Amino acid sequence: MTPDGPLPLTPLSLAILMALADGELHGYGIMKAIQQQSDGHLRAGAGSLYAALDRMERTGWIAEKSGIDAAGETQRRFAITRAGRSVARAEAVRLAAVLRQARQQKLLPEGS
Amino acid sequence: MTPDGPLPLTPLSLAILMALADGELHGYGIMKAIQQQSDGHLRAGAGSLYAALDRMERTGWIAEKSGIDAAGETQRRFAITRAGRSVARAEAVRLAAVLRQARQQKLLPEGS
DNA sequence: GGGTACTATTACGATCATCGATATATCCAG
DNA sequence: CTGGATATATCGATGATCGTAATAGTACCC
Repeated sequence: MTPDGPLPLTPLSLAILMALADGELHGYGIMKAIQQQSDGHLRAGAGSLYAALDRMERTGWIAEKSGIDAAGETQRRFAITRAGRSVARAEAVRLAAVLRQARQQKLLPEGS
Repeated sequence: MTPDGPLPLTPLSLAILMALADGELHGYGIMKAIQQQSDGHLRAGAGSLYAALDRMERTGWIAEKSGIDAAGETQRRFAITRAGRSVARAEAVRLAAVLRQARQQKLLPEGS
């Protein structure tokens, strides 16, 4: 779409940011959170998820809190950053505008 | 994301369907409509747009009303189909759910 | 009647994002 | 000890978009 800054976010990126909005999680936890948040409609495969996490960390939307947890740590905890919260907010605002328009066009069943 | 049917739609696909929701348009008109609908924030390049149109026609979300308009017709008019309206609606419903959650997480400034 | 801007479409290579599958390791239940 | 859940990593293939360039008609100005 050639966006306004980084928008629109991919659905996966947004889902990850929203999963992290309530607190840190590890990759697998994010996977589960995404499934639950969407009532099992969406699920991200491991491939997509970890790829997205790496990308988003490089971009600075999330930060890895690699807990130096004792021994053989197979735990990578991720947290949302200020920048991450900020793009998530921007995307939410954008989506709200899209939905307003959808309502005008009667693409939404009463309510919602 | 491994979707529920064809959802989530890509932002571009949804934008196209919404541009067509009010009536037929040709490719260029869709391009313009997308720019206007987003206050100039989004714009789709010719490449992305016509590629998406071809894809969506194959999928049955839009139909080409190739007007047998007189002579050298460089006009391809597109219309949304029932199926197209239906996925657009489904996507709008999905987005509404995402937004509800975003509101709970206080990712949206008051209102909207 | 030449220039230039807008309308309209097509084609192409590059890059990005996701998919789907496979692999590895641990831990716990039955 | 087998199977399922937790947890991560890696790979090739496909899909979608980007950016750019090429083409062509129309329209208006000077």
